[in-house]
Amino acid sequence: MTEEMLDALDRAGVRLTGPRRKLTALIERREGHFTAADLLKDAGRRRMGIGRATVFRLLELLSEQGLVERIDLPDGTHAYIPCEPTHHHHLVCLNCGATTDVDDCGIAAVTREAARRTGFKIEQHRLELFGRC
Amino acid sequence: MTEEMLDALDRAGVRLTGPRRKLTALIERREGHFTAADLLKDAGRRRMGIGRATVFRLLELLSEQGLVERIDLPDGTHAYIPCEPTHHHHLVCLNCGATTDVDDCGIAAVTREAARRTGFKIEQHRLELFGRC
DNA sequence: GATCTATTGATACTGAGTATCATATGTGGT
DNA sequence: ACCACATATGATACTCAGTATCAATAGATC
Repeated sequence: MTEEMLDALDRAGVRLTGPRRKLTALIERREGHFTAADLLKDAGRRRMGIGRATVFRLLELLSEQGLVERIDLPDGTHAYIPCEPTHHHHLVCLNCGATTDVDDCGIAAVTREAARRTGFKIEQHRLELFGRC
Repeated sequence: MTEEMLDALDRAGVRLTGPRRKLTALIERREGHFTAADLLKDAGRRRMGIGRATVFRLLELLSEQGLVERIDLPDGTHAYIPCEPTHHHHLVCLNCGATTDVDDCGIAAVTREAARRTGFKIEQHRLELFGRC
């Protein structure tokens, strides 16, 4: 029960409400990536009486704070990964769903090279790695 | 009117039907990325009488053939980019939607490094670059 | 041209995500 | 400890992307 997320929300100046406490606890108990539907099911199973909208609102909030990152799985579905709010990338296991953070690893050089070749000014990038752990 | 896509579909051994001819022509006339809804609207505006399902089916088919690639924009919506069926990455302009292909640029080294650090066997990766042209 | 299978469009459905709004609940000031 | 009030909530209803079904249609091959 680390409550890192809750602390971060507190620092962000939002209210620490009941639903937010319960949901962040559920997220921290999870392993690997999860979808909004997974979380909603978790909450439903425990009769938490948490509304659909609240789940989406919290995920958006966590995402803004960089506590969770939204990724696009190879099958096109959206999932979330709890993570540190520093820039990094994710390695997702296609078998078990486990995720690992990977920091820069030399991508800065890649984007610089791409910018040079194309003349674009690159502002964001997204790198997702998929494999087997 | 190059019909590259149509030729490729022919080579893939599927039927060259009316709807497929019309839709591939519409796609080739497009610039930058587009969504399924965009294409559907294009077809609707021209009274082509093409069904919703047909559009999604064609996009899936083109995607399997690597003639089109599905990307996830920063706002979470899915879009498609017509492209060559070789492995590469996309640079998307956040202003005008223009896209450019970028080949390897050294990502192989990045994935190799990530694999070494984590012990994962990396099978796929997705890199999307966003900026201004 | 006949035949046979792949493809189509209409329809209806599912599931993700969002808008609305009256009600409930944290929080900061007293 | 209480109050006041903005913030957050859940119910409901909605929109929009994508999919399943299936009878009708139309390519390809002979």
